[in-house]
Amino acid sequence: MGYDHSAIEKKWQRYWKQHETFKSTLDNSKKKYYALDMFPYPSGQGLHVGHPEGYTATDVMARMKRMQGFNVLHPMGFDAFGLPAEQYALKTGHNPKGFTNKNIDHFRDQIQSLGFSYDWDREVNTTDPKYYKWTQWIFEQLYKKGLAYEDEIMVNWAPDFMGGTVVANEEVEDGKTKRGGYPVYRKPMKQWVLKITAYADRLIDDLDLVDWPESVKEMQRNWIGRSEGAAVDFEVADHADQKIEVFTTRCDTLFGASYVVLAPEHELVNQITTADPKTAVKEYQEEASRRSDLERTDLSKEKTGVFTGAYAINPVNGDKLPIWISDYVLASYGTGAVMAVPAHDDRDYEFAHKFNLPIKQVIEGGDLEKAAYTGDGKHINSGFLDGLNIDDAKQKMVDWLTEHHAGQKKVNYKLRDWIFSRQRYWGEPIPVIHWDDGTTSLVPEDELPLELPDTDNIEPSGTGESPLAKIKDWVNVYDENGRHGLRETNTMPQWAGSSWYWLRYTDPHNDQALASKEALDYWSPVDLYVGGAEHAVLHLLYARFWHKFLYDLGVVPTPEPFMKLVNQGMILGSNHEKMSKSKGNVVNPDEIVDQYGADTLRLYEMFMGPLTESVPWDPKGLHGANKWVHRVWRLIMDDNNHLRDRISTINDGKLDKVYNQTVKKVTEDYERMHFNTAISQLMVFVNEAYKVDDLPVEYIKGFIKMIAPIMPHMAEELWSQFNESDTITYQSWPTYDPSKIVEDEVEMIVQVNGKVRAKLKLAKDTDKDSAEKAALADDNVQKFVEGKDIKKVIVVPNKIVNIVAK
RNA sequence: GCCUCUGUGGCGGAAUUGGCAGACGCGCUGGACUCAAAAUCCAGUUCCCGUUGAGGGAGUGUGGGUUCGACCCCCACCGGAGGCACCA
Repeated sequence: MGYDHSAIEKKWQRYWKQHETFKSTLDNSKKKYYALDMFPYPSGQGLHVGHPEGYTATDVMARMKRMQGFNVLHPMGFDAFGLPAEQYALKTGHNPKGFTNKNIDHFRDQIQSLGFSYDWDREVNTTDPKYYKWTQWIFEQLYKKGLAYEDEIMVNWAPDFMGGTVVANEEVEDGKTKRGGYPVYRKPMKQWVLKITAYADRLIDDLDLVDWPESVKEMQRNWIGRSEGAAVDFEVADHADQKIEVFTTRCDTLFGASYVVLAPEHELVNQITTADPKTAVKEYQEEASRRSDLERTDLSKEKTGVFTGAYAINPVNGDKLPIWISDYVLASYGTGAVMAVPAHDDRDYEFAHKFNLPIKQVIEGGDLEKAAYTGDGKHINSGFLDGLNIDDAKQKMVDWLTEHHAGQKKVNYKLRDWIFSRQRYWGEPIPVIHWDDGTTSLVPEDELPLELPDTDNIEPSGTGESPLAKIKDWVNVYDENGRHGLRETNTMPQWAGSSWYWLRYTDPHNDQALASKEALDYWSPVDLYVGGAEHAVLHLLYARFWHKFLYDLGVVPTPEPFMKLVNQGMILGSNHEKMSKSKGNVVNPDEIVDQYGADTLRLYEMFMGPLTESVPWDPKGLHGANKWVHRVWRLIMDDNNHLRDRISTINDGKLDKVYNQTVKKVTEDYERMHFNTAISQLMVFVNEAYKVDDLPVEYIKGFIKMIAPIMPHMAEELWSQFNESDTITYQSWPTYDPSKIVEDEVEMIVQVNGKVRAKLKLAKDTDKDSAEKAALADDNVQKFVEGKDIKKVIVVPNKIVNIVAK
């Protein structure tokens, strides 16, 4: 008889459910710990072996923290609005709701088969009207504060995607949609937009408050793209009423400006273009508007442009600079106009070369025959800036501009406002009504949620409107005075529901508020958030934005939602490639649970490598993990599945050291989330335990507690062998006796010229002189110092003696 | 092109503060058990020289540097992963 994983795992999963073992309740007398996973999108494919990696990591933390006396919040839910369901529904002609719920049930079953300690009473589902009521409520608060507005803006229009839809900047990659890879064009359209730019500075600055991977912080900083520079005003010759404002980070090079470039869409272009180039300008503008983002941002492409015939006046020296238009200047960044300094900017240099525009050097250095010089140096040909370096010259130029009312210091961001409307069915309706009299109002709060109407016809409208536009009795509304209006038919993007879900977990059934103040105050912030690196910008930026907004409203008590963020690595296929159906290297967790059990899968995923690294799947390694699971069982249980006789209160001291070391290392390693090394220490303990005759019951119980976070089912079963009636979940975490770890004798290495020549057993804390003497007395050491001068001896007590001899 | 991370045995990986490189696992080799196999238990396993042993030499992507001492710190280069990409 051995260990029967399927019977025992089912037994304890049933026990946990019946006893509500993982139910968490607010208790102000206890310290809380909030361990959160990025909730999944419940796809029809079901769970993938990548999911349990992060889930196991948070589960280990949650289980250890419970045993350490924390009140733990560890929830799970589903992010179930979104495109795949809509596409599948279109294909099959059904409403997405039904199979979304079926997928959720399947996902929940799979997740539960892995034995995670979630409090399932707190499950959330973004498509549940009781949930999205509060998503809509947050939107209404944003609207009231002027942070949600409608605007005719240049959007990313993907005509071939889902019958034509708009996607956010963040969903575009290389001029194509991230999903599906459909071409994206710039097109002006009326859209709902959230003013995330109002939070740009705080979104950058508050990154200093959180313990996140530096790479994610860096990505967010780059995405927000704060750049500090100056706005400079150029007057337009022969247009006394017009001026061009440019943004530059290099105002120190103003004396080197040799032309000005406007984006083709710049509003001044039509007004200042002279008669002669009018046709050419018009043609260029049209061409540019037809080009997709992909074509426009292709770096290898040669620069193009047209001279407008007009001139700008350089405010610092009165030079007349030709005004060009070119699509290398982006309308959407800064003011859509730049001053070109070809001598010290690569792009301007390339453009100037192509169109034979003057290149005026104003900083010493480089070789302008070959390339622009962008390094630091002494300014020349720059009037009052001559002799200064870049930093000082910038400062002086800003002062000069300010004094002469020709410009001032300015900060710009790459971040744009968040395009919040989607022309799709399967999303939260935006709770807005457009009245025939031209006014717009919110759906009153007491009428929320504004439910998504059921329909079988979710075909795209083809006009760029959402399928909801076709549901007439939903769209048409009348107020109490008989005034007619139309509902907003666009829906929210998938990011909406995931931008606040961690708050709902704290109080998921509240119908008076998104969560009670008491619950939010107690559980906030999330202590540990684990998920994939693919959400480094999108989800995490939007989530932080909404959280900060709710913080400003006084709803949440902390400026940041997630104190510690960890990105788990990817689990690759056995061939070291990303798992994918087409490569045939996908591993299905169900089969592994069947064959080996959940404990084995959890153990293997935690042991295969550092959590944050991508590691290939190895069936042999999985098998090895299973071997160890059984080895642990056999250490403690005999062939008849009874506790072994050698487990007793007798302690001959042989395991004292390794046990106490194990408690120390495992506790520290779990805390740092270095699960692979914690497990290796547990293996060391088992190896030692196999070698001794007596297994002290205290050590065995401590050991079972330490494996419980990783292998909870087996740990419960072993724990129950000690006539303990209770679950192991809330047993106290083992402690160690530091005096059992220190040794009275230490091994010191003796090196001669940096090479190990001997190892000495010496009493702990042997003084330097004695250690040196003992080292020099060693035969092998003598061989290497013989006939040489001993120049120097370095002694690091308890560690090393290094003899330098020539 | 720029930013971030990364490079250690046949493989996954360890080395907490600059102090024994290769813990632990996989694989492999040998032994015990067995009629035999599987499973299990024990031992060995970086490479090279040394029959064994004692011992010696080389070695953490490459080349240099700092140091008594470098996987670890510094400089340059090469390879891999991810992100950004005309943002003035």
